[in-house]
Amino acid sequence: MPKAETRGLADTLKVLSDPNRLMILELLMQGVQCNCELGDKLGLPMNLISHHLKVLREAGLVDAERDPVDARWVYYSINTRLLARLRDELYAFLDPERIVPRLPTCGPRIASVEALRALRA
Amino acid sequence: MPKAETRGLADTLKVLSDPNRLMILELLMQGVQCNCELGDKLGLPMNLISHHLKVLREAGLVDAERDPVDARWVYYSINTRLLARLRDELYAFLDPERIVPRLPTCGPRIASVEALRALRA
DNA sequence: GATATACTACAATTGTTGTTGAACTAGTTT
DNA sequence: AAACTAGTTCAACAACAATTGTAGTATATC
Repeated sequence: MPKAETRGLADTLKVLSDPNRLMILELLMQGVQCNCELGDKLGLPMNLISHHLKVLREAGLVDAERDPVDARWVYYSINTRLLARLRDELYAFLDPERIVPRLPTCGPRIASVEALRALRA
Repeated sequence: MPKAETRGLADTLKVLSDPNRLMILELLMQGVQCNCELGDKLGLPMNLISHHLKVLREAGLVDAERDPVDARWVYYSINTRLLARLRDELYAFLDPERIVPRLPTCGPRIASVEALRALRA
């Protein structure tokens, strides 16, 4: 896992690490789409919702689209591709099978371990 | 998805939303275990590693164990169960299949949608 | 007992972030 | 044109978090 990838993943996780934003995502998944109704359901002012939506949009997790009939309304939706990619990435990263039992390169028993290795070689 | 659950998940994600902590987790998965070597590999001072390890420990993601031979050394390891649980939780939450196409309860077309519903009923 | 080692804890600094309130756009209705 | 509606942006603030440096703890070695 390269260091650059780690940065990107951490940035995305930071976006998700807010309860209000998680709830917004949850509501968007359930089909709710406009700022006002998100605010109603969460009991939060519209400007705060707008702020969090902007963060989600800048992370690419959420898309915005204006209503063609009444352009005052904006409908938000989830970027399915990015969501799926993030899901896969996290699923791979958090895989418990990946864990290596123990790889001692440090500590008091190193000397004897090294001696064993030398013997075997 | 209840609001309390959202809080807990957000807290855990906040712990993960730091590149250094992600790298520490990655190294722990690869079998590295002591503070000093983590610091070496990441080019970070020991007290900073210690700080991040504490955050990871308080979140339950990482366990600590003293060396029985030389108790100055502490070996850190990943809490496999919690990791697996988090993985499952995220995998379920981020499922793109869950997304409902559109559920208009807001916007200019509501009136006509409601009329259609009334007609069908 | 004095020194060294591995690590932890505290204090201070800096930067970031969630929230709030007010002002501002852009579009619609009357 | 005036009033209204949906939403955004700006400024300010308090709370938090990452990093750094220093001091402290516990254990081991000489």
